[in-house]
Amino acid sequence: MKSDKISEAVVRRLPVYLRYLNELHTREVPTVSSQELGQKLDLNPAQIRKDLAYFGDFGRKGIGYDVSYLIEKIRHILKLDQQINVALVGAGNLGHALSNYNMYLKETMKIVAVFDSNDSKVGSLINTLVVQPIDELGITVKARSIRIGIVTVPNVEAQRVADQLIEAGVEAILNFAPIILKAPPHIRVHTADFTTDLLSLAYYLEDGKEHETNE
Amino acid sequence: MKSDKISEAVVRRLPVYLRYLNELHTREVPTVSSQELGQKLDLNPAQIRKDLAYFGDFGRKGIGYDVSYLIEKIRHILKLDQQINVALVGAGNLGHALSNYNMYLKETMKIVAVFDSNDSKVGSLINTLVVQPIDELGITVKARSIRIGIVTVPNVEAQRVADQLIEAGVEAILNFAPIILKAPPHIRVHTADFTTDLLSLAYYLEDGKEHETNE
DNA sequence: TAGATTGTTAATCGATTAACAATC
DNA sequence: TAGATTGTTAATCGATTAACAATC
Repeated sequence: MKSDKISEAVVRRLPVYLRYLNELHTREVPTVSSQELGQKLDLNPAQIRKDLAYFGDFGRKGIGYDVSYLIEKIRHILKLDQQINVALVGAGNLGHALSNYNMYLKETMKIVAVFDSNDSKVGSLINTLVVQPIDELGITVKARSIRIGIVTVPNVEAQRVADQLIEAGVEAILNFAPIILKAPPHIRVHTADFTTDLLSLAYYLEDGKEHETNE
Repeated sequence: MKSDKISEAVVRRLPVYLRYLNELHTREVPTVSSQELGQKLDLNPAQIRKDLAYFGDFGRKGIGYDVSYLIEKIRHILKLDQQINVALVGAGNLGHALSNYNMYLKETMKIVAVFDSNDSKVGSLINTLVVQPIDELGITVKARSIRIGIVTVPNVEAQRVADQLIEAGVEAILNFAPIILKAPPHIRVHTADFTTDLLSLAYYLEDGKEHETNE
């Protein structure tokens, strides 16, 4: 099987595969089966095989998947075989934390500019990058071919910043503000909303056993 | 409709509803329809009605939902009508960023202790909290009835920290390390993995139009 | 009353899993 | 060859959406 439109669920699993494959590669494991992957990643082996088969025949019957080859393939599918420049807007603690993940992403996806609307932050250093004022966003995005914007500003500024990023020409946005951003359909927006993760966790806490569901 | 086992997808939407309802409440809007909610939150109105109906009859036909009443109900469902104490393990930039979200959560879910394995961080202040050494984790979790642990330590430490949290008695973990944590089934683990969000975003970038899916 | 909107059932859609022939 | 494991089809499962009677 190839082509068809690939579902979002499938695409979101690819980085998970890639991550573990990189680990196997470091450990110099040459080959891995869908069963092994599934066990390690808490996924059904059939699902893994199906996911990968959307993009090509990457495995060998009776053997499994060649780790290096599959890494190469997934990196290609995710377009991580080219450098992708990223802008970070919001130089607070969260922005700081994210900029440290550059290493992890092995330089193919790279934060190349940081912006903040707060004058007191402008000019300071985040890793090796000088924080720029937000009105330089448009020029910089174009000059540096920035394709993805990460939004780590307070809620009230998030939509405005997103609009500016889109106006400047980014193709995708990773939004950390816990609000629903409005964007035109050709712009891909992912929301990394840990308040949702945290609050929904509370639902699963044990309590005086029965809690009323209605009255 | 009530009871049945509620799916994870439903539970994860509740905080999203709650967030917008709080906004409406601040704006003193008395009432809201599923249609209006759906439009604002990019969800199907029928889905919203169905989600809420799992827990009780919260709406009024012809009118919609009373904002204050629905807030109260959702807070109850999510157990946010009681204080839930949280421990943060990892006092880096990400931990710092998260501790600032206390305000947002309106104090019902509260980080009451911060731990770090790095001696140079122990004793320093994060907001109003003194960073404690990790070997005080067990005692503190019990003493302060901490029920949720947030893990913001490097990958290599994450599983060990999670084990310590579980051993200490937390019921749920929010994991920020991009690895799959192993935990017993009665422990709820949510992974807030923004590397997955970010890398999967790359898939949706435009490029020289057709990119090969196989060769 | 007429208009609006819920709660709920039925229909649809999509994603996951099982099963197995093909084949390394 | 025998054992392992893929790629893929068919079966299952679950979640979303449409439709509408009930009713405010």
